[in-house]
Amino acid sequence: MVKKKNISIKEIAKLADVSVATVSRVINNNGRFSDKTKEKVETIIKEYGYTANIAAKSLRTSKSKTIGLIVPNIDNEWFSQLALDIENYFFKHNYSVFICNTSQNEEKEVAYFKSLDSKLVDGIICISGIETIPSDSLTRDIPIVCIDRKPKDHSNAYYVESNHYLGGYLATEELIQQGCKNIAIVSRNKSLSVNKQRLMGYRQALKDYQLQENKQLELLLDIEQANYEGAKEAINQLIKNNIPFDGVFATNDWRAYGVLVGLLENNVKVPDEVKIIGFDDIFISASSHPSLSTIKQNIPALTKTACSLLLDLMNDIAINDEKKQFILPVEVIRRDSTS
Amino acid sequence: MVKKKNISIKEIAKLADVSVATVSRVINNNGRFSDKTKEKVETIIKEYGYTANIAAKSLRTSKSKTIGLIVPNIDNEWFSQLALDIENYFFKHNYSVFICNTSQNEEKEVAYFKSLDSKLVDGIICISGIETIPSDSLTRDIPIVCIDRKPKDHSNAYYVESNHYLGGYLATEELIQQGCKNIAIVSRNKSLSVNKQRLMGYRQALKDYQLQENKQLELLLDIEQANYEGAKEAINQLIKNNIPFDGVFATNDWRAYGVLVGLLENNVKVPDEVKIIGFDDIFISASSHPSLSTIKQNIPALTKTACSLLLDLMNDIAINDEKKQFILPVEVIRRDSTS
DNA sequence: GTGAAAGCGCTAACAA
DNA sequence: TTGTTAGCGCTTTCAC
Repeated sequence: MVKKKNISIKEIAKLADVSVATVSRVINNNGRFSDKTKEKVETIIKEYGYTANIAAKSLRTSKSKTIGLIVPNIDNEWFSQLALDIENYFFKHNYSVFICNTSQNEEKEVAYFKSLDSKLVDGIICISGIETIPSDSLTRDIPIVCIDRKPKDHSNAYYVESNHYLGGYLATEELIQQGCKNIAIVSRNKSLSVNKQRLMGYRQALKDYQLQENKQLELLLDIEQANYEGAKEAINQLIKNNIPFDGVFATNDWRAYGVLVGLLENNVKVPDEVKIIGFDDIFISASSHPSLSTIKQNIPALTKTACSLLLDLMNDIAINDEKKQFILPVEVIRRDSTS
Repeated sequence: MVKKKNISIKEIAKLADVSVATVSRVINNNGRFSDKTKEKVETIIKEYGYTANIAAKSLRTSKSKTIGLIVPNIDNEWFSQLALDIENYFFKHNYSVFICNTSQNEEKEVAYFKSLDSKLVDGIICISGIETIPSDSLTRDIPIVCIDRKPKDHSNAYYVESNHYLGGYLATEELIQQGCKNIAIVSRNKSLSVNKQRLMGYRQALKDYQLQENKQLELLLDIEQANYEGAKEAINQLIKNNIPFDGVFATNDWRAYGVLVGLLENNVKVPDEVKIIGFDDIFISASSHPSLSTIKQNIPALTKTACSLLLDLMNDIAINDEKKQFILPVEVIRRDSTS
């Protein structure tokens, strides 16, 4: 494969019979050049298919037009949808994004922060994960925006999330309004802020509607169990133990789906005998049979808020520093599993 | 947030009372320095938390320790699993990966190639998509490895894929062996090489088992329809039109799941009345109710082959140039939908 | 409106 | 074993 050697600004300058400074000004539209020069330079750039060497540019400006995206697992529809949306946003604004999978591993997260730092990323978006951001692994003062991850107080990171508390409340309320009296919750036990808040919402709804809290119905799973399989297993256990329940709030859709399949396998009718509601509104909730009611997080709003915030911060556009957190509304999606 | 300014090699040199060249040698372990010097330098590096400026390094070496990953849609479990695996592999080898979502958009793909080029990526992995790689958007001669995307003959890209033809054959054979006589195929009409091959395998199996080919049972959907919804719709149509069938080969698992739900909604019993088999073995196939038989592609083998190949190419390790393509075996996973 | 030149942080050729 | 230095491609200050 014969390649045209990558042409540099110097060569453009020679070809256009101007100085490199002028070429640079034209490219970056920094003014102080004549229309004639502009045209001459741009013609040659087009002709030779010149593209800037980003390494040189970064070195010079300490900016890279690149951001880092820290994500627990891209192989999870919820996260991959966010990632896709974020990537699209920044593509439009001429940024590239490094996607960094931490696999929930703190060491890997630290390693990534260091790597992103040395690659001169202009900003970082952190999705979910632990509260403590390893920002001391950073040597430069770049903005950080968190999604669904409430940073420790002393951190200067911004964050945006859905109203998980309200979501938990609304989910539970939906079950109550559909007639459920014994409502189980299937969630994760780790004090990840989002799950905690959803649990709080659940408890508050029970209280408000004068339903008895029952610790036996709080199925809080370990991290390795907090998935489809684990939820299915937990529901099986509940049935085996003869603990009566007529509604289940699963704090994400995969767990809700696990609950559904667990019930179907035990020949429990959904929604007639037991109603189910999930959280997130990922694809499986709409497509399962019967379909699953859920709490919809507004992904476009979530990513738009986070991305434009980061963009502003990177470009030093004044942000009201008082407002470091953004809580977005959620919405009940009623489907077959609660009808 | 007070940040320690990023320290440079020059300052390390001053602190260690050696030259920058020596520091560079120590860092890159290029020999020609004493143990004493090494220790002195490394102490200071650790003490000051020095990390190399990758932009400078890239500029100097024309290498970036970064690869590009071109993927149609990261928000698709199949692709995100591949992406995750690839990312993990390269993380271990100290490479970062730019994930580039083309959304099946050729213009975006070209834009990404240019961007990756100017970011000096050392190599590119392309997953799926059209045959023509826009390698003329590249100014440097970097290696390209394709997964599930057979590059045009004149390209010098390598490629690795599963044996899709065999997969189509085995899927159809499984249905035949389970007693199906009228086997429909639900696939995508575009001549994407993988779908085409799966279709060929299907036709060959019918022929080998002396079953009549029936064009009415070849449901080849447009790109926007070639998903869960479209497959469900297509099966509804088939039922409405009273075209008899007792087996369905869907060329991916989401379509298989669409077929399943479509049948359930029409009160058709699976697998008693109609058997189904999918392709890919993504999560939904194992977790649906009833679970779906499928053709499993070996993701670890696929990514391992592609990644180590790319790594070798990037490091100029001799590759047998005759062998530019790698075809990996697939496997039937029998579950409830064909039992 | 334009050009000369310094310098971002690093590697590597060459000299010692 | 170590140091000096040029230069990767770019932006930006300063002079004209």
